[in-house]
Amino acid sequence: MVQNFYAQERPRPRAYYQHLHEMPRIKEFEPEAALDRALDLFWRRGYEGTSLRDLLDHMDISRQSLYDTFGDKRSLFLKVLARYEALAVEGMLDTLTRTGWSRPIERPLTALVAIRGFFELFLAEVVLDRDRGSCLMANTAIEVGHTDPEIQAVVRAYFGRVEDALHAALARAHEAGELRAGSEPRALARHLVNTLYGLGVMSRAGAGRAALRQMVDVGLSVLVA
Amino acid sequence: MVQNFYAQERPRPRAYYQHLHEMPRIKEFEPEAALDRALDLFWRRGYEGTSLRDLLDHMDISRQSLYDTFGDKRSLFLKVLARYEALAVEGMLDTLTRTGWSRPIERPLTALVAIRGFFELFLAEVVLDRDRGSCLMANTAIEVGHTDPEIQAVVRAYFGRVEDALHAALARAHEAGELRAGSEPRALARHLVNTLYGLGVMSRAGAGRAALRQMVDVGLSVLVA
DNA sequence: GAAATTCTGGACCACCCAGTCAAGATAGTG
DNA sequence: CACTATCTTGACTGGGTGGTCCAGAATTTC
Repeated sequence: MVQNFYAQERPRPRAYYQHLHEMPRIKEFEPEAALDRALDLFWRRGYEGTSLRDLLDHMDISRQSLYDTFGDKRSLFLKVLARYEALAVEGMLDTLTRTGWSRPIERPLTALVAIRGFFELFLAEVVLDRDRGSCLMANTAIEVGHTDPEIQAVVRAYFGRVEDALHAALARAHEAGELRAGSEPRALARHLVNTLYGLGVMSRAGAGRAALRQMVDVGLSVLVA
Repeated sequence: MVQNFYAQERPRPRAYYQHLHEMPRIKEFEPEAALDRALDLFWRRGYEGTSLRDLLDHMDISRQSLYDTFGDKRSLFLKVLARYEALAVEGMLDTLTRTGWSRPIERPLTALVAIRGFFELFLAEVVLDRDRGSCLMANTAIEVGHTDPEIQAVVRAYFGRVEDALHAALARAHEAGELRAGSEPRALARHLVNTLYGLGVMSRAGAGRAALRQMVDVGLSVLVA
């Protein structure tokens, strides 16, 4: 399941306002947890496909608390996107920049192995999940990317971040002479990003596990000779 | 512009019901033209993002006529998808199966050239169009693919058709020895489909022309040695 | 002319939408 | 205790949703 990818256990914060003179009742619900539940919903149903009703039911907070804590629907969505980025970075993207040694196996991790691992992770935790299937950012790009400039900028920045992480790994591979001769790391990174988020489209169109795996294999085959 | 890709001039049909005894007033509007205008709207705004109001305004027919001719919103959308497929096949996919000679230049068209031409066409007419950006079928896959099984089947069949067309071209190239040694035409076809519809995501996320072109270049580079 | 069928236009429906507001309970602080 | 801020609950708004229905005008064939 994907859940543990973004819904980690965290210590419940108490007494947010200890620096204030007078401080009454503290927040009873966990904003981050509520945000995660909103994320889950937006991820599956999209922005327009998720109604306030749905959100209140799944976040299990009152209408009041939602508006007090997160603002209106669009503000909530922007916070969800930020949270998604943070979780994706620490949960997946970090596997790309983590160079050196793989902890459980204790053997050197080449950049190419790290890249393949990244794709495997994305395949397992996002693409093959029945009611995710696709990256939230990719969904958002399709749904409102060309309509809402601010949201588009968020998505674009996220894709840029993924591209940069891939580029860094590819540059290391390039230095190590692991790439095919004449390769351009930046172009390769862009190609990998394209391949990555194409997978979401194919998955939601009903592509099978074998076909998706083939796409990854061929997509990655441009790296090596 | 993209318009001529799907909005061809057609002879106005007259007297649909000549086989009937009594036949009064015939349809005044052109169903196919109205369908094209609905297609345009769904393409840009998505299924949920397009309201009945929008449709009536853009199709320029009465509420009555819409329901009489196309049924409810979902039925209309299914007809739109069918129309899109027909137009895409005759407007783009045919360039893949059209083997032999290119008409204006009159020189032999290799399968690889045809494939590149297909990507160029898609890039120019869909991806680089400001308020299209992405294939309608890809948009639909993301928006309702995992929710509506019937629509998913339509999208899946369409992608299968594209994959088959690419596969046929690749098989020809394979026979002609144009592909890299050890290539698997079916796997390559799937990879190309993935690359193709990833472009829509990147475009709607705001990717620039140069980046998109690089993605195509690298994506196609797996074909040749 | 009569009959048949489509057209236009607007009224109407029940429901859902995002967002606001008020009332009162509750729980921390001093 | 008083004070303060958050909580929950529910009512409410104005407007939009997809969808139905009806009346009357228009148009074609018999």
